Amino acid sequence: MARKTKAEAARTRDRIVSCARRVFARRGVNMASLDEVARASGVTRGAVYWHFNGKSDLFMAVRAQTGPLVSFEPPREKDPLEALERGLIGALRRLARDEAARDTYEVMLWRCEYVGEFADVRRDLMEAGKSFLRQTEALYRNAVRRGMLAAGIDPRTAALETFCLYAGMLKIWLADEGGGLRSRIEKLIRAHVASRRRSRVATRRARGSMKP
Amino acid sequence: MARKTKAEAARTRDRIVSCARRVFARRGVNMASLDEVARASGVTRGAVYWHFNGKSDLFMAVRAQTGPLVSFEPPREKDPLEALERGLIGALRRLARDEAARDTYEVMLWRCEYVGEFADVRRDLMEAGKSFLRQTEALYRNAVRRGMLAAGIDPRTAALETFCLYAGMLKIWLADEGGGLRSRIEKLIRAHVASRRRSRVATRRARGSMKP
DNA sequence: TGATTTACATACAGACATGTATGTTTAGTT
DNA sequence: AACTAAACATACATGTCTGTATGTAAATCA
Repeated sequence: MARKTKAEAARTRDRIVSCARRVFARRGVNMASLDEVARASGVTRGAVYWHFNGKSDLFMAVRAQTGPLVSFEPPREKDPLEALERGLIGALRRLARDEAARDTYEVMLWRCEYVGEFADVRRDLMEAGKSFLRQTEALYRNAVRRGMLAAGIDPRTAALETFCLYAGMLKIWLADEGGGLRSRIEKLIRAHVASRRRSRVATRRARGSMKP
Repeated sequence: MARKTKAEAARTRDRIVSCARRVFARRGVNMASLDEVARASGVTRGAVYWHFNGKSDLFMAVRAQTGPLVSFEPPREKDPLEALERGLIGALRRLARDEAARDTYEVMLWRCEYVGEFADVRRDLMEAGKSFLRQTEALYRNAVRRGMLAAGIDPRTAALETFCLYAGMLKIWLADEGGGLRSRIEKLIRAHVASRRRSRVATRRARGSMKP
């Protein structure tokens, strides 16, 4: 077929990735054939194999096109707990608003059996998780330094709890299409973070004992 | 082939289910062929098709053979928060001990794209989740009645949080083979439940104000 | 004690999916 | 302007999986 301009070829590649995401989300990564992806993109398998080495390569491209969901503000935040809350809620809002992100996470959390070539992808996912974990822990430690974390909370354990909560939350949010849970999850996040915050009275008491 | 006795046939069926679980867990539900399952069970596909209608039917059997992970003690528990903690920790301990249960949940949480015939299975899973949610909420409400829940906690939201936490916890526990997180998750559960419990001093203060 | 199922094994046909090889224009390059 | 290689489409060979049809020997039954 006629050779396309570089820019057009790049657009073709992008289109394939976008369509692959939709196809993967609706039919499952393994069930989806590259022919389906190609048809959805308005090309043939030839184009797909030209741009990608195979299904797993295409899958990586899908992941790469959608950046990470959460992004916490710089660690030197004045109110790290609010930063945490904003990060988590931001992720949820993005899921609700951005269909592409929704499809990507649908694929990763519900439509992929991490097997064979995809086994490493799971390890990648867990690495991303560890990164989330480190950032969260940093936020909690920051909160400790500022005397904002409630008494008796170990930041390391708290971070792990937030991590698990986040992971489960995403899965449930995605699966609960029309089940009435989605609307409650944002409230849940606020409650979660609030429970970690040292209460006003406790703060006042602590200040009082620090500067008598 | 020679006809088997009824008891033997039942054992064959059981063996197929058990082997299917292992094969599904290692190769993924979609990637695994019924021939692999049959070979692993020491039979041919004929036997598999005799006992089951197909892969999805077999998958249901796998789920059914492994009962639910958590089982909370009767709702009239003296200390409902401890019941919650014991239930959650019990689930984790079972995962660690019982390889079959581990494989089953590995399959359901990581090795299955809930698509086509399996789309209903996801709905089933979410139904089971709602049941978990109801039970947890009942426990928290019980705790409220007994004055054991910390102040300012909404039992409904708290239950949803525990549910999400549990869901994420299982996924992460399973994926973190050798990553060092598993050993910390039990502590996490204790911290989670403890943070919901009204502190001793608060309890004493509340008692004091109740019976002056 | 036949007759009838049962509990499988074997055989077969059809449907796809994958990977690669090859063809065909045209955008870049020199 | 000629040449090269990009950006695909088309064609093909191969393997694998599924579902079903058929065979068969023993367990169960009347």
